[in-house]
Amino acid sequence: MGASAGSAKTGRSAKVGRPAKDSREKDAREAILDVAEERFAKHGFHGVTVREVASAAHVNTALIHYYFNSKKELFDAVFMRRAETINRDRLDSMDAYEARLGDRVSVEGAIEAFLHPVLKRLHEGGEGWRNYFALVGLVNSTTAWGGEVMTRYFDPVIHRLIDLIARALPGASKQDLYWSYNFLSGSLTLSLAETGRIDRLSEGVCRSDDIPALEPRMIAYAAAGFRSVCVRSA
Amino acid sequence: MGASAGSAKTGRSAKVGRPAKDSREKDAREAILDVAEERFAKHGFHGVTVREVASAAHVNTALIHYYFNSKKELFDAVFMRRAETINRDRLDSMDAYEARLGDRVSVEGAIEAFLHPVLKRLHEGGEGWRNYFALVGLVNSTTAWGGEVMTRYFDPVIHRLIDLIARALPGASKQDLYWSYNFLSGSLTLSLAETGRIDRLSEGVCRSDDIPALEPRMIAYAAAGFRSVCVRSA
DNA sequence: AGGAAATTTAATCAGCCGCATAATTAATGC
DNA sequence: GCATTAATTATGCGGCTGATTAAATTTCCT
Repeated sequence: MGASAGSAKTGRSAKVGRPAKDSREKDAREAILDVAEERFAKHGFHGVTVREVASAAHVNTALIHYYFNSKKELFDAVFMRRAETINRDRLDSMDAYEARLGDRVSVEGAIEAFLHPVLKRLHEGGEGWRNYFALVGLVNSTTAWGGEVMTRYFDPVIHRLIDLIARALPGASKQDLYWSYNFLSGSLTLSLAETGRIDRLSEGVCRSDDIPALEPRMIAYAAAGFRSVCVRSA
Repeated sequence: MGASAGSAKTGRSAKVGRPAKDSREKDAREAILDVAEERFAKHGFHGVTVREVASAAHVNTALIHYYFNSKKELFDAVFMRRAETINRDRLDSMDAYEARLGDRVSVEGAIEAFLHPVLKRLHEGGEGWRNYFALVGLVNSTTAWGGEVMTRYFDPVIHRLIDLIARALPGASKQDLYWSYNFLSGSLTLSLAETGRIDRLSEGVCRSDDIPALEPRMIAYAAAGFRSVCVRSA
């Protein structure tokens, strides 16, 4: 018994086995990650099946387990793939800003240095980055394990921002700074998710994918917010 | 054949059948909604099984379908149960504020009237309300169908807020107002989710369930943000 | 009292889930 | 050139999922 399929001794069978090197357009692994990224972002971890991912990526389900061992590890791989890139972007951006301004850093400048790398990728990075950020937004507001994952990956970048702002707002209390960051984080998260909510709410006056409209407003809004919260206690 | 279980002709069996109207502590239906609310908020729609809900509510799975027809309709019932209460709370709050201030409304006052009913329930409403708001936060940043659901239920309240703020900031453009609201919405959503993120990030300096610390800061932050975004164009 | 309606359970179904194993084919190293 | 390794598919297993059905028990209405 077993799986001895009475298959192709007759020359050309279905495309089983390792593919010819030049016959492949991309990497199957990358295709899996791309599809998984899109689906996880749209429906969450539990809303996606590995069969669905496999089918959309035109591979067999077993290949997913071959590369990633389990569904959970596939998810982690998706989350990690772009995390380092964007983290380095942001740290570099803030380093450059500080090097340029010395201790004449401003709240606006710090927030812009923090936000711009993300918004730039969101605007110009193509569908992959858009899906990735939607996923980050989803994870960030997921009670169960969302908080931990975000902490592990993004805390260093955030502390860098808070240090910068603290220098621009001497005397600000830690509590005020962290609460303010939390509000900024929520605004950013919702914008990254691009749920189309603002489109409907505004009946077309605003479009959630209009990054050039979003960016200056978010910077102005957050900077004013930080100042208002952090200054009255100083 | 069928299910002819050789059961209790011996007098007192398990508590099967229609319960005495006054003998019930609560309603089985309510128990189901409470459990479902908690689970959906924590794990999302797809992360919960009806068996799990039934078991935690100490009822049979079929009872859930008896009351709610399907898992999806159970979810909708959970979402609807408190929506009307909180909507009326907020509309009343804003009406009262406007009646009191006439056209001397302020941005801070409008935002406080909008936020306070929610934060009060979050603070004093018990576990049920806490779970409910976490669910709202989750739905709000869920790309797939989150936006639509939110639109249907919460748009009237939001338009009421925007009208109030527009009166406090004459000359503000619709676009600026809607973008600003979006930022406020993100801040609120993340705070409602109470993921514990800020607790870890601040290493205990802030606690996500510390509503008395959150409320004045969120009002100050949002009001300053609105003003900053909406004024420079006027 | 006695039938109608409401509430609850046990049992079951068809289908999908994540995952594992073995087979198959191409590339690579000695 | 032959053995090893890498990449891929076919097949299938055990378990769980949402939903259904028929029956059992209880209360309500007249």
